[in-house]
Amino acid sequence: MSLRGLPGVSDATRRRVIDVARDLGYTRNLAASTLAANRSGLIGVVIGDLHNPFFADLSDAISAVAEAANLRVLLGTGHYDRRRELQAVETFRDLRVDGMIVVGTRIGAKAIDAVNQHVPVVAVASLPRATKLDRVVVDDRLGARMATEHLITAGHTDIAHIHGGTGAGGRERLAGFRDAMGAAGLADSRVFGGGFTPEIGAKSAVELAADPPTAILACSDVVAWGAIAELARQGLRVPEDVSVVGYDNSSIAAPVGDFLTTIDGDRVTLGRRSVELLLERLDGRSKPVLEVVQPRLVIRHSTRALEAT
Amino acid sequence: MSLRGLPGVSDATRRRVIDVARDLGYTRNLAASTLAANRSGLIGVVIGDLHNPFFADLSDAISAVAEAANLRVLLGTGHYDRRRELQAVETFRDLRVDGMIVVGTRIGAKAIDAVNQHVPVVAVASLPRATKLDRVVVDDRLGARMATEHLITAGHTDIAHIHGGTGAGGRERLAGFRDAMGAAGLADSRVFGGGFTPEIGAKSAVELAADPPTAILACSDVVAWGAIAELARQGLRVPEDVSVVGYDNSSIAAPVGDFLTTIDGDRVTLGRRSVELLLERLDGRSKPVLEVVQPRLVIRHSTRALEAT
DNA sequence: ATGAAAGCGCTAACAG
DNA sequence: CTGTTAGCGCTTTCAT
Repeated sequence: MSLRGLPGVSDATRRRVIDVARDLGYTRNLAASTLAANRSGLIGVVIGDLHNPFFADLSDAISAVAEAANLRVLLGTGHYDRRRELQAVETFRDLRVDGMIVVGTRIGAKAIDAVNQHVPVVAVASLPRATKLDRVVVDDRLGARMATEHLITAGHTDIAHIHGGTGAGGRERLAGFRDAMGAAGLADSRVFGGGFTPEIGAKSAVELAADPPTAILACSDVVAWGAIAELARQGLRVPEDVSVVGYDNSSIAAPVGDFLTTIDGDRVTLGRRSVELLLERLDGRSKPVLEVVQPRLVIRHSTRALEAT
Repeated sequence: MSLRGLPGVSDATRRRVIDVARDLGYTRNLAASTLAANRSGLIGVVIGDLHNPFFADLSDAISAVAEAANLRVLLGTGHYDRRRELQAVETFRDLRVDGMIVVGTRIGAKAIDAVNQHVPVVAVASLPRATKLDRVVVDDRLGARMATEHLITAGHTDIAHIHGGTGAGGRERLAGFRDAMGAAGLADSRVFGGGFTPEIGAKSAVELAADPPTAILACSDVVAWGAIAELARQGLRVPEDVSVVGYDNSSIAAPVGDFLTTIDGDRVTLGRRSVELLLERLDGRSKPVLEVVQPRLVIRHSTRALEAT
């Protein structure tokens, strides 16, 4: 009827109906309409780590596209705990959301595949080896290689990497670092860290300090921050004393306006494509798709050519 | 029946029923049960700013307590936009969540009060002047005063404040800064910024640099980060050249393990009390409650006594 | 205790 | 095109 915007009612009438409805305290019951129509108009976005600004940006992008497609977005998270992450997914499934996007999740392939049989789920920025899901990922190995090559081109030969361990993309970024170093005939053995927190960055900077490299590739902007802050405490300035490249192009990790050289994973494309893939599935496609988006090197001011030092 | 854990069925039988149900691909339909039982077992948490790590921590705390009370948590956000924030709230209302917690929201009092008539909502860390909602806030004015007094006690007299503008708590923190400066007979006119992003911190540090104060009170840790990074670029070291106090005790904003002196707003208490208040409302209390939690000064290493400089 | 039946608030299909 | 009706999958109540 007029509450759903169907034709056959004049605008003025609709307006009045809506006003009266509001005065009466009426609100549509989504549980009832979901049950009756067998669709909710909702999608669930499960964020692996709420503290990672890259994921927050991604969820922004997803929401924007989803809303344009008339889907409301619900968020869920596991707070670092993969069991609770799966719980969030299952809650969405029970709620009968129309689809789900899991970003940077650590849920196992079998568990997520099972959910995918009930409701379409697409994975973003993770689940490299999952079988049946649509996935959209950025080529982190290439990104890390580009970042490292940028440093090598600038004349650096003593380059350290602070890696991300088992976190999403950590392994690929390490591989990309090794690709570039190996191709240039340089030693790729100065690898520190093992995680995606600023503390890891700071700790690595402490370890590095005994024999500072001329350049550092961090596995994420946040990690780069931690390292830069610690380097500053030790009187090492960036980029004068050491060049630093981050990864992710996080909004929050670009504190100094335009400072940190980094790799952009194109969150907007990532978010847009994930929603589009979901819509395609909703439209009937069943064959899973893997989509790779290209990273981009963003050169700013945390790196400089070695000769200039 | 056995799927809901009611008595009258042996454990072995229940186990078998559950297994068969899973094999058959059965999952309970939350939309249907919400409609029938008139409760969903869900609470909605609306986060004002996904990028603020303080809010992320808070949502962690809320989830932990809610889960202990057998409530599943759904997250929503408005991505900086108060209209979309209200939309998130309304989606939760339409979904018939059992209750909502809005954290750091900028939704207007009248709009949120209207929702509160349908489903209990409690506000955390914001809505200072809302009327009908349960609220739990930290005494930011006191916190900022404590931070400033810490600096004054350390011998600082030239203290700047980077303030948060209209963001949650910004005004109160500025007032607390002025309280302390005024009580000590010091000038409180060096106020910069007007927001809660690292960019604001960095920008303020640029402005400050012409005539650096000996100490800075930032309105949040993230802002302090931005400022510290920019100060470092200018060759000003913290705390040797300038002391910096943050605010929030954010996990992510403590990059150098144990570095930043800050004010702790006790997210765990905040989160726990907000859920408890919600449960009380669900239990029948109708009179709105205002709960104030005390801030705590956490002295670390970003501040030092002026004489030692 | 167990089973049958009514009905939650909607949508969709169909009859008028 | 408008109005009526069946029924979505559950919970709850009421008989048995």
